[in-house]
Amino acid sequence: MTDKKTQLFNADGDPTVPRAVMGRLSLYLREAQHLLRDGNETTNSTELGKLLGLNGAQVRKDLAHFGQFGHPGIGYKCQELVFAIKRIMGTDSTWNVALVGIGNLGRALLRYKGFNQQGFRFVAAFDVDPKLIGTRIEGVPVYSMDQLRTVAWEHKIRLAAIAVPSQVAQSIADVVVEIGVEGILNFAPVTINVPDNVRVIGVDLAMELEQLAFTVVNR
Amino acid sequence: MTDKKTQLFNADGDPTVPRAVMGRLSLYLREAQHLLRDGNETTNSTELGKLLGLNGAQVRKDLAHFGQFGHPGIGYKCQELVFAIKRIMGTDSTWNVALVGIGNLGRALLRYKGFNQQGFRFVAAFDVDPKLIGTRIEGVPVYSMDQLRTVAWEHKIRLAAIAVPSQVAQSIADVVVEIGVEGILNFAPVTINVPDNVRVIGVDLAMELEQLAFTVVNR
DNA sequence: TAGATTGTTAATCGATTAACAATC
DNA sequence: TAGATTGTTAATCGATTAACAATC
Repeated sequence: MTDKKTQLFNADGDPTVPRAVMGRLSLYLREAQHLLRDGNETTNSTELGKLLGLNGAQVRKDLAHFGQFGHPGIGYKCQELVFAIKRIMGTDSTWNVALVGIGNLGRALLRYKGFNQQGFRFVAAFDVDPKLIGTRIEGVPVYSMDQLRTVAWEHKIRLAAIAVPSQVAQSIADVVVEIGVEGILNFAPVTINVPDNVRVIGVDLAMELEQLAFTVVNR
Repeated sequence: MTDKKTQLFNADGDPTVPRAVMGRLSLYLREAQHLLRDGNETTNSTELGKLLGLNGAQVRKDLAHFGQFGHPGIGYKCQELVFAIKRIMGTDSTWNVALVGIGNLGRALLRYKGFNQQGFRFVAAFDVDPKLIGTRIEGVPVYSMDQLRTVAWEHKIRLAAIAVPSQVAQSIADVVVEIGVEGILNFAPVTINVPDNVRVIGVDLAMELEQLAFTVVNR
């Protein structure tokens, strides 16, 4: 194969998925699941594009990154699309997730049903409050921070959500990284630093409202 | 001024802020606030870039979109940066926000302190549950959906967060739009359709975990 | 002045879109 | 077959980066 200019490769020599495409893949999955639930057997790039406010060509190009998905003349079969995207994203099997920090937000996360439906399960929660340790919240056992390593190992935990106060977010992240967690969903409104081999996604709710205000004043 | 190729304009003929820049502006604000709190008077593009994993040139170019911010030879004064970005984003004064849907997530949002610190205030909550209507949660009065129009008008509410079940998210959004809300923060894991003059930002927590899993398997 | 850092230009890079042959 | 839609190429568009004169 000729080394196309637009094709990037990672350290292993595998083609990398462009950042922009990664973000949209979740959207395609969500729409395909909805279409399927509504009884649609097939969809197509134009329809998916309309639903998500994207260009049809972009939808096709995005999906074509991962091989031959579609059926020329027909479109995409919703069921196939769902399976394929889940496989690509690694959510075709369940991920066990740890929660660190059981405040308002932490509790809401434990109660939220949406995670299970997409293949994530909170199997352990951690906090410093002695009154919580040893109890269960929404069926999820609460442990002390000391128990992180053992519990994470037992449950093969690779992902952690941290919903702790900003001041301690970095030190909690350090601990979580140290015990071998590979990905962190950070709800504290601070940038946390981790080694290159660990991924972080930050969810800053105030920042989302800020962005919304900005788009409104910029209209 | 010559019509530069990279300069875009909106319907009013004002220069538009590139999407990518908008997203980063919130990050610059957050870092500048932290630096200020830590006692730093000034910072510079290289430092901000390092903190956020960005190129210094990008930081300078982003900020330069909004006029002369910096001091050649010195850098950026944190206090000035904070004020200026808040003014640009429209968060130099407080926004009153409505919450629709008081489930787990809704309650967590009402209790979350981070919003107030960035200039947002939940002044009214709405739900269909008769047991909640007329009560207060975290000091925020709970109204029935019928009262949306009146209350929104009284409090000059322009933004709403909707944390309702997916099945009703679109119809709730329709109501919220109908009474004149200009921006919606949608926590339901569905795409909602609104007229062009209304902005929507979606926060799908399961999708964030999905993205995290994806980056981990793609490492 | 010498050193530091901005704002801005030009070059590079990556992402989106239009167009269309290939396919069903 | 005629119609529909994919996957892919080439063209366009926008975003990032390097380099440096201007500024303090």
